[in-house]
Amino acid sequence: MKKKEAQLELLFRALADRTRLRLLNLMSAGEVCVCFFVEVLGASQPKISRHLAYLRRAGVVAARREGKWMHYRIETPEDPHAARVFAEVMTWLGEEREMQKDRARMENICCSPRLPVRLQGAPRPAALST
Amino acid sequence: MKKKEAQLELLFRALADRTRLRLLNLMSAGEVCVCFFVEVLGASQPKISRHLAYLRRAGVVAARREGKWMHYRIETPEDPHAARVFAEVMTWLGEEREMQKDRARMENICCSPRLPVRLQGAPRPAALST
DNA sequence: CCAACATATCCGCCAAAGCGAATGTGTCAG
DNA sequence: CTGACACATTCGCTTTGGCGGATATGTTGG
Repeated sequence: MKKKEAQLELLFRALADRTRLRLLNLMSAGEVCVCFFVEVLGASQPKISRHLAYLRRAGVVAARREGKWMHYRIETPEDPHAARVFAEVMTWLGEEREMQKDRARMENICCSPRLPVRLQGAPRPAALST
Repeated sequence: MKKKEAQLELLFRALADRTRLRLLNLMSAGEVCVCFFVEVLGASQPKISRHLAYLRRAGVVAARREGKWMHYRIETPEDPHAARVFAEVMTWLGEEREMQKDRARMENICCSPRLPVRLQGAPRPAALST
């Protein structure tokens, strides 16, 4: 099984993009619906989807369907070394200014009494269902 | 200072290439002269130089000139989080089969009584001056 | 200064990957 | 079955980055 070495590079390539790091950051507290990524990051839906697919291929996120909605969540790599590196990265993200802002923005959007028009009926992130 | 976020991606991009990971691995025991990289990895000299330049731009290696020869060594990132991630990566490399083979090959080349023709007079890695 | 050597950089080519716009797929309401 | 909605994928286009081959730079010995 030679996948280990390829997996190593795959992981780093997955982490070598700001948008993908922001997506991972938003998932740090639990699974999130695609529509919230689009809203919070202010990016186009195809762009978000493409980056999520990239993360899925790299094996760091998993997807779950719930009716029309897709939820994405972080999936810790199986390889112990990959898992440790990944954990360090997530800790790092947790303390980055810009990342904190993103999480705050998601909270503001999800926890407001009324969701934005675009998100009516969307399933809020479970971790923020305060 | 907004460099922190850019530095994060820069680091991962630097790590997202097998040749660069192999170079870092060979430097794990101490500084190494460029000519040994060329010999051990069996790659062209310009290729090695380009990847070393890439690593230098990413701030994970430093160079020192000694006459005609250039020595490269690992430089731990200043940012504490980057440093922790980087340390995990180096540990990871230490246990990869292919990386162990590379290090063994470098030892064989450097510690043999007579250096290969190509490397006559080259300064052996200090860490291997057994 | 010049030739030899070690290394760095440049050039042209090709594959990977990012983007917006358009289109395809899956699910639900009616 | 059909339209509406959420999401995924495809299509050109542009940028980035890897490569080999050629060339430039820096250093030493003569």
